[in-house]
Parts: sequence; C-alpha cells; structure tokens
Amino acid sequence: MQEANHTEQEEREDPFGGPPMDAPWLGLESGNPGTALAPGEASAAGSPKPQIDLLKGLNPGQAEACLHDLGPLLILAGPGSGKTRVITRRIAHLICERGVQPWEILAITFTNKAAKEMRERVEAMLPGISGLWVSTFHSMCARILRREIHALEGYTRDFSIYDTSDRNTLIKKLIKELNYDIQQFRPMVMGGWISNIKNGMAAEPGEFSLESGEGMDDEVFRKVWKRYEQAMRDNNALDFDDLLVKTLELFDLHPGIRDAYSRRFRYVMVDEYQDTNRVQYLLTRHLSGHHKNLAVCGDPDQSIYRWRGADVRNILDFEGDHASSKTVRLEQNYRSTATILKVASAVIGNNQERKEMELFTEGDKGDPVVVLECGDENEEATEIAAQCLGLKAHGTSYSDCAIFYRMNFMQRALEAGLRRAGVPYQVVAGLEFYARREIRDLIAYLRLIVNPADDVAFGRVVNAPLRGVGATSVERLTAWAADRRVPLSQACRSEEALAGIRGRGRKGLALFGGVLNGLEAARGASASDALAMVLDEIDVGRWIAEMDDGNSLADREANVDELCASAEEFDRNHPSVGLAGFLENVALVSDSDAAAADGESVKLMTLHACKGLEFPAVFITGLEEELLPHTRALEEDPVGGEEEERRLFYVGMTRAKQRLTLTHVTVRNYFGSERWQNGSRFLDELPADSVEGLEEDGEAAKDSGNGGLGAYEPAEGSIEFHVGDRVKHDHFGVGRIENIRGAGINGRATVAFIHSGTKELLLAYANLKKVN
DNA sequence: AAGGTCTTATTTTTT
DNA sequence: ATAAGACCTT
Repeated sequence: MQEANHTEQEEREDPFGGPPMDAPWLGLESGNPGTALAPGEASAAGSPKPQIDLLKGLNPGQAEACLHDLGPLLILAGPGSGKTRVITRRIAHLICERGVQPWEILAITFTNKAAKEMRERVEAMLPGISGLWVSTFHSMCARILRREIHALEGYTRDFSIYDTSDRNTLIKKLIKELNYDIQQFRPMVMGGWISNIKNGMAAEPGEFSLESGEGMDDEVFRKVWKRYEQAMRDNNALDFDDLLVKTLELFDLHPGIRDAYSRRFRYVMVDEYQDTNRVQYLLTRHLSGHHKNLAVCGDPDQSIYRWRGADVRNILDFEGDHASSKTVRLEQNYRSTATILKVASAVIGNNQERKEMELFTEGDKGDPVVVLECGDENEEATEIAAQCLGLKAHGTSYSDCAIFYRMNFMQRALEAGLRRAGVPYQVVAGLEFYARREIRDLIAYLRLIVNPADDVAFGRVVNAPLRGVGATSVERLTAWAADRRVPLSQACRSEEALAGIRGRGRKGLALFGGVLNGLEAARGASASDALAMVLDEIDVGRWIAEMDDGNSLADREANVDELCASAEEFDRNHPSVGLAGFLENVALVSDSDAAAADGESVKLMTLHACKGLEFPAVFITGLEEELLPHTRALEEDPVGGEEEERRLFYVGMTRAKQRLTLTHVTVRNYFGSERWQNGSRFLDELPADSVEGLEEDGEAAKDSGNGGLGAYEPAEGSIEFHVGDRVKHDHFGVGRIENIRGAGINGRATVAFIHSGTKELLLAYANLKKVN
C-alpha cells in the first residue's frame, strides 16, 4: 500500500520512530518501562559504566570473541565453554567501550527462557539499560509484523497467532470441506508437511514424495495447502512458521522496510546458530545485510533439531558464506570432569559432519563413567532411584540429579521407581498451562475480541459454554458466511443468516451473538479488564461447574484464577500495551520456565529438553539399539540420522558435571509387549579406560564392583540380614530387624530401633551393620 | 447432541 | 497398555 510507493526510495524513516522502542509487547526489551533511561540521557552521560571489568576472568578465546568488533564472527562454542557469558559481555563491551547504542544491537535466541536469561545478565552488568532487542526469532518477527504487516495483502495488525493445534483444527475442517477422508489424509500429517515446506526443508511441495507414492496424494496436498493459505488470510491469522515466512516476504517485497531494519541493527547476534533453519538463515542475512556485523554462536555437535528443519550446514558453512569472517573456538570446558569430557569427545568424534574441536578442562579427572545393565525398565528405575538416595546420603542434593530419556513413554517407569523409593522428582517440560481446555477457550474469546475474523477461535467457543449449537448449525452458518466472505462472528449476528437455521441451534447462535455484542466494549481494554468482561459475560462459575473433563472443579477454578493473575501481571508490567500484547505473549511465550520452579527434587526430562542445562549427576537411560539411536531416525537417513542421534547422546553426556551414569536393559516393555533390547552401538564407542561396567566384546562383564565411584553399590549384597538380627544404623542407632521384604536392591527391612522407634529402611542405603 | 464402541497410532518439541 | 479420536448409535 503506502509502502509500495516507498520502495524505490532508499531512505526510509527509522521504523521505530526513533529509539527506544515504543511498544515493548513482549518484554523483549531490556529495562522496565518505569525505570528505563531515556536514550538521550544515556548518551548525554557518555557510555554507561559497567558494574564489572568486562574482560575479567575470560580466557583468551573468550576475550577475543568478546573484543571482536566489525565483520562476521563465528563462535564455535563447545559445551560448558561459557558462551552466554561471552555474548553478554560482548554486548556490554560494545555499549560501554565502542559507543554502540543499545537499540543498535539485536540478539536472537532460540527460546524465551534463553532470551530472558541473556537480558537479565546484560542488565546486571549495565543497570538501567534500555532499548536492546533480545528475543526469539518468532517474537521478533511478530513484533516487526505488528508494525508492518499492512504492507502485505490481506492482513491487519490485529492478526491472530495460531498454534499447532489451531492449525490442525483448521486443516481438518478444510480437508472435510474438500470432501476428502480425514483418515486417509490426516490433518496432523498435512499440517506437518506444510510446516516443513515453510521451514525450507523442501523448496516445493512437488519435491515431497508422499508415503503412498501416488500422484493423487500430491494433488490433494496442494489443494489443501492452497486452501489453508487462503483460510489463514481470511481469518487474519498467522501460524508459527508464517511469522518467519511473512517477515521474509515483507523484506523481499519491500526492500525499503528491510533496509530500515538492517540499518538500524549495527550488530546482530544469533545464539544456537546450529539449530537455525533455512528461513531463519535468510532472515538473519537480511537483518545483518547492511552493516554485516553478524556474530553467530553455536556448536555443530549439539544440533539436534534436524527433524524440525534445523540445518547444521548453516553453521558449518558460515565461513565460506561470509568472506573475511573470523572464527573463534571456545574449547575450554568449565563444567565437566576430564573423564566425562574424554568420553563425550570420543563418542562425538565418530561423526563425520562436524568441526573438529579439542575440548579440554583444567579440572579434575573425576570418577569413571558408569554403565549399568538392568533386567528391565523397572529395575533400571529402581537402580537409578537407589543411586539418587545414595547420592543424597553422601551430601548431594536431589536437585543435583537428573535423568534423561529418549522417549516420553520411558518416563512412567522411572517415575514409578522413584516414587517406590521415596525420591522426590519433577518432570521438566510437561503439559503447558495454556493447553488446558478452559484456558484455551478463554483465550479464544479474547482472540475473537481482538480479531473478529478468527473463525477457528469462533468455532472453539461458539458452544462453550453449551448453547445447543452443534455441528449442523455451524455448518449452515459457515456456508452463509462463506458466500458473503464474512467472518462467522459477524454472520451469527445477522438476522438473515439466522433465518436459515432452525431450533436450538438458532437460539444458541443468537445467544452467542449477544455475548459478542456484549464484548465489543472489551476491544480497547487491558488484558485483565477484557478477561473480566468475558468471565462475566459467559458466567464462568456455571460454565466450569458444568464442564465434564477428567479434572476437578477446584483445578479448573484455580486455572481460571491463574489466568486472571497472569493477565493482571502482564498489565502491570506492560501498561498501555493492552490485550493484543497479552495474546501475543500467550501464544509465543510458553510458561515452561515458570514450571521450572524447582525444589529439592530429581529432574526428569527428555534428551532434547536437557540442552542448555547442567547437573552434577546425570543418568542417561535406555542406551539400546532402536531407542538411542532411535529406529525412526535411522530409517529416514541411516548416516545423518545416526549422527544426529549421536549428537543427542553427546548433548546428554555433556550436561554432567561430576557423575555420569548410562543405563540399558535387556528387556523393555514397549507399548504393551516385551522387547529384547541390544545394547546401543554408542556403548561400543566409549573408551574402556574411562568407563566402568562396560561389557567387553559382548561378554557380560559383570560388575567388578569396586566401590569408590558413582555407583553406591548397596552393601554389595555381601551382608545377609535376617529377621531377628541386631543391627546398627549411623543415624538411628541400634535396633532389631522385625521384618524383611523384597530382595536385592529392593530389599527393605523393618527395624525397631531402641531410641528412634520403628522404621522401614531400604537395605541398599541404610548401611546397616550387624552387631552382637 | 450426547454417549458408547471401535480403531488407531504412539520420537524428539519450540515457537 | 493406553489414550485419543472417529464413527455409529440412540
């Protein structure tokens, strides 16, 4: 529109109307609005003074990366090499020593959690700083689009952001409308393809060979895809991939807009660069295109999201891609023992597609890595639980322990084992708050307020609470609305549309129309006010009382309260941003870091979820063929798949600071049936001299049981206890065994202590001694 | 429009 | 084994 006329004009005003940013939707920006220094003040006062000496404690490589000024920079950062430190110090250095203004720096991370951490660390060094952009690709794009999307045909700044499930809902509807069988053409699969294409995994839909291999499927797919794109436009909605793709489109179509951004960002930094996909690569290129001061940081060996479109080549080819780029290797590790590092390095050394790295540490050698073979997954769980108890007894906190697994189903047996042993645990990641039904419905109401064209949101709530509006009524309404190219939220308030619908459905739709009318007033309201209006309008109390999912009313009430609280908090932190900002926050900022409110508990997570974390004691379970390398990864691509699985294993191992234990079982229960498991090929890659409990050449080299290290071998089974024995316990004193149940590692004795009462103790840890 | 039965698929997950 | 979802019945 106006932009089209502008494009030839090279100069364009700063898209932000001058620093600092005027719409800190997502808290992307450092500095909170209340205390932020106006940029004028900052420059008038000269460069801000850092709280610490910015180069203090940095090793030569770190310092070099930190001091790098102009031109492309590749930071190859091994695990535990202090890369976040380097990035944050470099930001501070640019601002303090080189006179760079905060708003001239863009730092991109992969998760909101990482962005938050980075922002906090910069703020700690430079209190009061404001205007710095630290954000994820998605948040950044959402922010750019809110400002610029009117330049793209068919969208307004009130666009909705669809998550994966919204996307699938829409695709399902479209497949049905096209009269295809959703059993044959699964919405999820179709959605996945669309996403893959957008992420640049395939340039054209035709390049996808579909499983059934028939040309028909390809045609169906194209039709659905096309229809989907149209529907998204009609709904004024963008999915996660669109956020990036549309921004790219915007830059391609409107060089003036692109230039305004790339001029503004004198320095661009991208963290976890090994996980960028094609679209992110192109965005990065555009944004850093003017000044060419692009610094990327990452580790090819930790690229584990290929299945999601990440392309390691982006980092592997960085040097070839950017003439005169400088490369810094961060190879000193500050996390793990020398032994763990040696083992991990040996394994990853088997990968071909990588950059050679020589990790080293000045730390201790530490204990050998322990390999444990267990009978089945229950024994595996019990064994690990036992080790956790043992570690605890020796002064390690439960929160210092973490258990990783390749697949989620393995979580169950582990949980059960920990519960049996009384070890407190916490599953990291888990189900998100916003995935709950009542929350999703309320969000859909809010979305509908901001973006009346959002038919998916409409479909979600038109009959929630129940108004007697069924599939037939909605279909009728949809047909009417489609003819007139009008959104459902408008159609349901049209007399004419309702005339074509009979009975309960008509009444319900009219009722819903009334609700929407009542919510008109919420349009310009703050998040919490709008939410309050929704709650009032739909009579929440009755609604959640009638709801019949597996959850208790109290849970649902608590969830609603929590949503209210988070809306209020958002309003407090972002005054004058309003409802649209809150919705964006909800869509893009999953509150997984809020769930990480740890405590004294062992952490359970998938190998993917462990990236970026560290723990003194790490257990990696399921080192078995088919599982770690996972069969499906190998099927897709035997070589690349194996390498990616090896990287996954490497990421897991390098989380460990002190102790690393690897477990595998002989029989594992898979979806109901038992499966015999062979040890993982990766076990053969462990250097024997640094590992304990490894089978030698297939012979079951059973435990040589030498104590000393990680395995707190429970009393070695050497001491036999019987009912009636007098025993001594370090803490409880002397007592008599009343009962024994279970055997081996599970053995528990009920002991009546003279001074401490009767206790049931796990023989494995109680460290009981016989006394006469 | 709701309830009951049957089928089906179950890597990894952020945004 | 299990759970979610689709289909069919009332």
